[in-house]
Parts: sequence; structure tokens; C-alpha cells
Amino acid sequence: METFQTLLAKKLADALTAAKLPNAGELTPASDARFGDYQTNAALVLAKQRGENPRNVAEKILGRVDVGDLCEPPTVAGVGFINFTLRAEAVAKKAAELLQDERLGVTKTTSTRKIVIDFGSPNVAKPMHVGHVRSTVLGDALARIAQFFGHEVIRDNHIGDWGTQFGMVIYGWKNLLDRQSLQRDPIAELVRIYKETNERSTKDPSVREACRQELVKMQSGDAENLSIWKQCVDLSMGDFERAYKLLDIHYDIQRGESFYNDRLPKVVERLLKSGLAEISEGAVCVFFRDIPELADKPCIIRKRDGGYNYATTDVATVDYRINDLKADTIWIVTGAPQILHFKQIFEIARREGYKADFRHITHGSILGENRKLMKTRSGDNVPLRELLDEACARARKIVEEKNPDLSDTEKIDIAQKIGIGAVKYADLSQYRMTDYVFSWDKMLSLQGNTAPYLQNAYVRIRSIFRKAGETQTKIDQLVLAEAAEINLAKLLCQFAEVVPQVLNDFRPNILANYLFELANSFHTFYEACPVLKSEEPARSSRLALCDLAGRVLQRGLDLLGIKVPEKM
RNA sequence: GCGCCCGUAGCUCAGCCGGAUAGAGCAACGGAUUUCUAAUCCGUCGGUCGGGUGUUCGAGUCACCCCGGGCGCGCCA
Repeated sequence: METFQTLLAKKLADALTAAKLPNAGELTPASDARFGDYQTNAALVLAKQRGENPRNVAEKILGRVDVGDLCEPPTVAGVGFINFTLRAEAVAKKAAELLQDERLGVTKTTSTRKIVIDFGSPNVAKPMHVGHVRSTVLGDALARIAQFFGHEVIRDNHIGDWGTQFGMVIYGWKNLLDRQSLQRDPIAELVRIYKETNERSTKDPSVREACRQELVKMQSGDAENLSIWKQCVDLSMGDFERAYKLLDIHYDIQRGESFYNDRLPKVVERLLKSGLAEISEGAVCVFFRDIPELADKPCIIRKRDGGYNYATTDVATVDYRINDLKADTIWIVTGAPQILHFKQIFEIARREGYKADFRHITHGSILGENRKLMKTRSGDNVPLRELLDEACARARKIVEEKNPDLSDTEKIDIAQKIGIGAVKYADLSQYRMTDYVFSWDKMLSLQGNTAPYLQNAYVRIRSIFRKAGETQTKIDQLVLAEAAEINLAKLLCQFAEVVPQVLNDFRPNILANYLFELANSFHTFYEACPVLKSEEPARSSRLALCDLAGRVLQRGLDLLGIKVPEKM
């Protein structure tokens, strides 16, 4: 199904051809409602190219443009913009078509790609914390959207399960472990022994050396240490799974760093053999002397002591994803500090001849009220579990207040949808690169650009249908008369124009902002236009509009990984 | 020293490929409710887009310089 934007772009292209002008400029949504619904700067661009007066060029185009019954006659405005205003009948017709469309107008891609999306990546023996929220939530949303477009998506959790932290964890396990605590709350106990060991090792060089030895033993295959490692991995994975269940996050594969162990020597060998890597100060490095930005920043792929590091693992990971998984596209979602690292990794991959489309999708940080990285009072990372539990508890409190008569199971379900949705939406409604200040009150507010506000719009729609006793609408003709109806319907038609924009630069906030506008527009409509009490044909038409709005809200939020309750 | 990201209303933030008089939300103030959930809606107030120079018909957006904040830069991940 074509959007108004693509339909009008074609009409414009036809007009340019008829006027013997090259195709130029673009047709975009109007920057302001005063200018109608769509605008084009084609005349401005052409006038510049040809040294003519823009308004004259615009008039020339206007003489050839035939918008049929889509729009009112287009007009020239300002320095030479051409403005298009949709006719209510055309909007009504399109909305009726959308009602019949499962995909709500969003067309599938014609060039399906195989995309590995790497996001989340928590560390074993450490709790998931607030720092994992952005990568996890953003990566999941992008995966959902890519999938919706028909791409083949492989969600990969690149778990940190082989790092140097294991030296300390194993030392702690052997010397400090309390079995009962481990049974009660495994992650807390792992964290305790890790922290305590860390403290000791900073004070006592002999402890530090002992930790290093434990790590070396593990990495060289010591059975006891490997068994401790395995137990830690299993305990942590259980912890991750609980968080993912609550967050409704799913992975197709979870290839931790350890998965790549036996591939690392071959990676270094290969890079040395091909001349891409060389030995420098005892370490194996890749230099990028021809790239000014990286000229003085070599990438170490084997340490002087013969050990491998995360760069080695990441090169092996690229190999695996392209050669074994047959990916043609790799998206890696991590915080901005890793920009340099992945520039190097991707550059190495290109030099090795890989043609895949590599994207490092970076994001900013979540800050506390003090505008510094969000931490607990004692300075630790805020555990994810506590964060999510509190979100649900706070949401529960609000539900209790507003709707005390609901059953207990309903309240729990609703609180979870609102609480988790609020955390996710607070993140996704913002441009990914900017740091943002975490605020319970703001994200759980019923007013403003929040998940509960959007969910409430959906709930109001469901409420209408419960009252009507009708599950869905069965009409093929809408009658749009009131401004609030027309505006809502136009917005609904834009869903298919907005969703593709998200993948343009990986900005789910574009979709979030659209959904906020939609919810706002729906609320305005709701205030201005009675549905069930109005006369036919308005009643059926408005019911259909509600149906469509509910489905777009539900689908849009689903693409962001957010659920909608039926009541709240 | 080199590099990356950010700087927009009192606060929190949108403004992708340069387009018209820079937009929301919150807060503040003023209105609307015998209602399909007022958990909402409508209105008012509020900005030399950090500063400067340049590119051009046009710059919050691009280039260069400066200021301020955050982060990263050979053996942690």
C-alpha cells in the first residue's frame, strides 16, 4: 500500500517530467499545519540549479501537477514552496484501507537482509544493572522493527563470560565463599566475593598475583577452575533470564566471549600472515597509518604476555557472524565510549575483505538526579532487578489508587505493563546519543510524553469497545467531518511513513514521538467527538477510527517492546 | 596532545539527508467534568538555538575557530 507521501511524490515527479524539468527536491510532511499536509522544495532546488526565479519555477510545476482527488489544488507559498492539503474524502478512503491491512500500511522491504544484532551483553558474575538498560531496550526495539520489515534478524547476546574478572571471582570462590548465601541469592554472593577480593587485591600484591594465577589456570584449561567458572556462568544466566522475562526480551543465540576462545590463535596467525598485523613492543598490533584519525591508535590483538583481549574476540566474532551465520549486516549496540574500538574492529574487517554492512549503534548514559552516572547511595551500580521491581511497585501503587476495584491478578499484570513500559519508553523516546536524567515521577506520570499516557489512550479505546459490546468494526466507509476526526485520521495514515524512518539512523524516538502525537490527537478527538452516543453514520465511522487508532498504538508500542493493558 | 559525543524555553527534551515566523512535555497561570476512564482536554506565559567567522537564495542543521561539559586514546572489557 502506498502512503500519501509516496503517492504525491509520484504526482510531483510526473509534473516535473511533463514540464521538462529534472526530478529534484523532495516531498515531505509540511513543517507546519498552516502549510497544509505536505510540501515540496522542488522549485527552490531547480531554481538554484538553473538560475531562475523560484516562484516562477513553482508556478510552472503547478501548471503540470495533477493530484487527482487526493488534494485540494496545490498552492505556491513563501519563497517558492508548493503546498498540498489532503482532502477529507481521500483521508477517509485511505483510513478504510488501513482498517483492512494487518500491517497498517507499512510495506515490507524488497531487499531482505540477514542482520545480526548484538545488544545487551551483560557480564557473568556481575549483576545486570542500569547501565545495561539502554543497549538492551534499544537493541530489542531495533530488532523488532527490522523484523517487522521482513529482515532476517539474529539477536545475539555477546555475554562477557571470559574476562579478567574471573581471576578474582575464582579466588573469592575458593577463599571467601559462603555456600548458604550462594544458595539464597547467588548473584549477591558472587558480587560480594568479587568485591571483597578486589579490595584485598588492591591492598595486597600477593592476592593480586594469586588472582592472576587463577585466571591463567582457568584459561589454560584447569578442571577445577573451569568448573567454578561454569557454575558462575550458569548462575548468572539464570539471573539474566529472569530479567529478560520481565522485560520481554528474547535472544536467538547467546554466544559469549568464551565461545570464541579456540578461534583466537587462528585470528592472530591469519592477521600476521596477511601482513595486516605486526609485532610491536612484544605485542601483536594492527596499525592504521593511512587513517589520520587512527594513525596513532593501534589495536592490540595479542598482548605481550601472549594473552588475547577483547579486540581479538571481536575480530573472531565478526568472522563467525559472516562466515558461519552468513550475515550481511551487523549492528552492534553499545555505549558511546566504545566508538574507537569498533572503528578499529570494522576497519580490520574491511581490510580482510569483508563486505558486510557494519554499524556501531551507540548511545548515551542514564544519569542520576545529580547529573552524574546513575549510582546507588553507596556508589554502586543500580541493580537492574531492583530498578524493574521498583518500577512495577510504583506502577502498582498508582493502579491501586486509580482503580482499586480491579482483581489482584489484574493489578499485578497492569502494574508490570505500565512499570516496564515506563522504563523502556523513557529510554526510547529520547534521542539515543543524549544522556538523560532518570526520574521515576516523570516516566510514570500520566501526563506528557510517557508510556502510561500512551497506554491510557489505548485503554480508553478498549473501554469504548467493551461498552459497545462490539469487538471490532465492520465498515468500509468513513465519514470525516470534525477537525479532530480528520486530524486523527491523517495521523493514522502517517504511521507507514514514520516507521521506516526509524531505521534510517536507528532512532526509535521518531516512532515514540509519533505515537505521542497520535495519543494526543486521539485524546483531543475523544473529548470533541462522542462515539457511542453519536448518530449514524458518524457512530460507525468514529468506532472505526477508534479501532484503527488502537491498533496503531498497539502495534507501534509493540515495535518498541512495550505492552498495552486493557484496563488501567 | 589527538579523537569522539553533547551544549536549543526556568526544568527535561524533539528538531535524520540545510528549507517558511525554532517545537513538545513538565512547571506557572486561566478555563472545561450530570461523560465512552478528568489517568483527559483547551488556552496563556516563556528562546540573541553556548560564542564567533564562513559557505548560499536560505544555517539550530554544513565547514573552520573559540568557550563549557562528558568520554576515549598499546597490552581491562
